[in-house]
Amino acid sequence: MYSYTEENYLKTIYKLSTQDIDAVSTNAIAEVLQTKAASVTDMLKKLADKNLVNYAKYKGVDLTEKGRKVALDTVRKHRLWECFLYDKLNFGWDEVHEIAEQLEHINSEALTDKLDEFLDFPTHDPHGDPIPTKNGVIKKSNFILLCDAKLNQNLVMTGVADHSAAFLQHLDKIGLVLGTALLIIDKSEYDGSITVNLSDNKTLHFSKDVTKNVWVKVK
Amino acid sequence: MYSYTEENYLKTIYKLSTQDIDAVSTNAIAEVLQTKAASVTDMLKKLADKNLVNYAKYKGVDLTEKGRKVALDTVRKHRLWECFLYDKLNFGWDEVHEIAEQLEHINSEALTDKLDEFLDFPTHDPHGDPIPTKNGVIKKSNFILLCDAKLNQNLVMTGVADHSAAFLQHLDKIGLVLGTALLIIDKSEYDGSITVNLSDNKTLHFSKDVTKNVWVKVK
DNA sequence: ATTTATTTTTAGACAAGCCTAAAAAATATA
DNA sequence: TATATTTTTTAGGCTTGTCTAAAAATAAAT
Repeated sequence: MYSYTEENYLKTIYKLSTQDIDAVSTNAIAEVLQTKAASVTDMLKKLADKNLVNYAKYKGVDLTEKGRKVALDTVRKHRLWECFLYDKLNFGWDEVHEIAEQLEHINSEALTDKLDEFLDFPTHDPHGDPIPTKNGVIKKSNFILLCDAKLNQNLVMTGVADHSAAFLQHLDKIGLVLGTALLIIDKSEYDGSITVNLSDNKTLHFSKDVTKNVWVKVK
Repeated sequence: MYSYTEENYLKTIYKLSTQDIDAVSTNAIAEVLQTKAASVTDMLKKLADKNLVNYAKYKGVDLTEKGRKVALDTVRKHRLWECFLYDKLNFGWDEVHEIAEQLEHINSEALTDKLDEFLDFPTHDPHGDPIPTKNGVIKKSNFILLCDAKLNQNLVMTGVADHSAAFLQHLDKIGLVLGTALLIIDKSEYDGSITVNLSDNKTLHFSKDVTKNVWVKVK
């Protein structure tokens, strides 16, 4: 139905639109897709012709309802494949993203449905991100960033804001994974670092670079 | 490494080269890939430049060792994905080919290896076709076509020569699937049809259209 | 052996998606 | 408000893979 490239543009516009409040800029898309602004402009015109985005010159873009459906379906497939790779094939959470970037473009509704069933209808991917439903509904999570959590709160690690392999491997190393229970026992005013106690009473210390990229929920 | 299109050309040349004895013709490739002879000529030149095929104008092509490796790797991935779809996701053997046509182009050696392991290192796909090894070795089967089998031979159904959904659905209907044990009790001189007994002593009758597309082995 | 038919190749063109360089619009700064 | 900077768009061009129409080579048939 839509090309590999079109799906990637739509997915990128969707993701950027959840981060920034205002319309998505040409340069932001170019940055994410590692391409040039001129190429983005070309594609935005084509997507607008197909009624997938609302685009006005110099004003940025946002998705139409039709475009949003395509984007969310791509995100759905991406995250389901990540679950498959992680749960069934035993890939690490730092390895699944890249392969899922390819698998997300496989075009078969029956396949997506059967995969969903095979995985027992997962609600979140291995990074804690919610999986959109078949109808394009995505759960809005009320998680907070670890750096914004208050002292003495009982927390559970629920996700990451940075999906890079380097960051995920660092988390593996310091022992912070999905589901880890945390209690903040100190917050440094100086460098934004945080000290926590784990459930086994071990104490860990996280830099601001870590805490601003980790989602938690209050227990 | 190689494009979707290049892989499809190489796979097609490989398959045709196992059917015809002589070099593969431009038209034959065009026929399979549903494209025009002129397009095939263009691509053959490019593949020859990359040392993937031996190509001489008006003389047809065959694969180089390098091209054969790529083709067999694509076939390997195709058949492993068919196993996954059939064994794990419960697709019918008439449904798996089309989806595997897309999945075979996913480029990740780690994925192929882990999938192979997850499926417990299958040797044949759901149609009875052998799966090439990682090193590009494919088992040569000594199966015969049902139409060539002799009277009173004890046979086992081992594969199909026609992979179309229509044919496979027909086999489902008449109850002829991989592993079915057969004893030929009559061969018609007139129309080439064959009468067999099953292990439960039920008698079935197959037309030549069926028997020339079914592989069997002598028990 | 020559004509006819088929197959294959060349030539030139097109769409998708990308690029660079330059122009135009929007934004920031003085 | 005028100027400078940044962002975005236009213009023109490239590559991949495709096409049609015509030419060339091969194969078949008289």
